[in-house]
Amino acid sequence: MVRRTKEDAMETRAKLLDAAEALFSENGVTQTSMMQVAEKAGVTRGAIYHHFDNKMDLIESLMGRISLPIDEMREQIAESLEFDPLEEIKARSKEFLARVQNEPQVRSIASILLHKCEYIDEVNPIKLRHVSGRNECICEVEKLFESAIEKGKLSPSVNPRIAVIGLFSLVDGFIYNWLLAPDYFPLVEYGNQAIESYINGLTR
Amino acid sequence: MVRRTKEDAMETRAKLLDAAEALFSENGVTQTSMMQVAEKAGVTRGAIYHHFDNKMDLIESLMGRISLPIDEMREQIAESLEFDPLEEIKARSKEFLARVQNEPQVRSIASILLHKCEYIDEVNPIKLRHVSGRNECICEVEKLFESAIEKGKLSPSVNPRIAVIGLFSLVDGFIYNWLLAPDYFPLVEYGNQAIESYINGLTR
DNA sequence: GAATATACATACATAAGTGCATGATTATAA
DNA sequence: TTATAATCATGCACTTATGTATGTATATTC
Repeated sequence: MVRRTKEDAMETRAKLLDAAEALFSENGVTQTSMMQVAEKAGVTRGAIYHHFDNKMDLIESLMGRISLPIDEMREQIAESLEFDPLEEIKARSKEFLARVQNEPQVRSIASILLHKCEYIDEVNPIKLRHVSGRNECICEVEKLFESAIEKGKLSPSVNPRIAVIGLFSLVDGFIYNWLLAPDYFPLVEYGNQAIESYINGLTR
Repeated sequence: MVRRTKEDAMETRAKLLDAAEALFSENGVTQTSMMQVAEKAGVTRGAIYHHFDNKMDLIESLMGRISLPIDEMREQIAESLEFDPLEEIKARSKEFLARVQNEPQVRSIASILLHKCEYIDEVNPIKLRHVSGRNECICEVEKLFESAIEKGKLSPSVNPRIAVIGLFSLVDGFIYNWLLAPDYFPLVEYGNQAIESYINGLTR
């Protein structure tokens, strides 16, 4: 029960992260104690404080596990610039919705971010990560919109910045409301359709 | 300092609600103790437990103070059915954004709902109120969309339900993202434009 | 004007959570 | 093989929050 193999250690670390992810997304961050996380992972609190500094560090590690969609996008966006940027934007947005709906881990983290943690002061690492990630992502997609305008796919009268923020808000809002009551409407079906409407509305 | 007038009592009650509203929206619900609320209101914890059962009751009273936009809408929607429903929908959505931006109390409560409280289990009164309010509101606006279709303002091919949920998600998403970093973009200006785009996209 | 209820302060009892210090045991390196 | 370091358990000290019980002085009622 002590000084296990290095692989064993990584396994307990993973188990701790799994336990935290499940408990945080179900009961909320502040409503979940380190004790509960340890119990769910089948260890004691000592193990947690060995692997993580504190609860905040645990959360940060949690978020770090999933590949940020931003990082994935970065490369593909470059290619898409000479392809059809507008279709690329739609495809990316829809893919994001699909990931939230289909990948449990992504859904859990989205749930934690949107509903199960309190965004306090500016120095909250969770909030910082969220905001900075969002802003980066916005800048990337803004380029796509600009490219669409250059290619004549979009009227020059549309403000790319407003277009992106609207799109992001639409997607965020869909995920937010869907997570609030997942049985109320189908995320991907409704979301995809709304994205189409929104993009269509930009072009005229 | 004891057994003050009935009006005095209502005043301390109001002060407690003000203090709670400010602290909750700034520091989060769980991060705020009853002690802090009492101190900010200039009384002791005893006063709180005299006026409210517990923290949850305090929050519920807080939410009850603002007039639900749904209730306001209810009447006006009836009239609007024979007017221009689509314009009515836009106007209502924009008014909501404006209220969040301009009325501090509405903004505070929106901030608490969207960012400063954890939505735990199904019996959480806050979540229940939020969800049921949203669903009612969705049904009302759905009627407006149906009316718009009947009047030929909207193609019969659009699904009213999807249209509403999309609109609500867009508005919620805007408020969500704006509250996350209010300096990043102007809520009303960008929001209004995005609403126009979205509704435009529905019509074709 | 006596009786009572109200509005709050004060104090306490309890619980729970955090972080750390220390202990135990074994993998790993020398 | 010995020394070291890693992995985790255990126990403690400290803090903080909650709810309630009780006290007290005044408003209100009759």
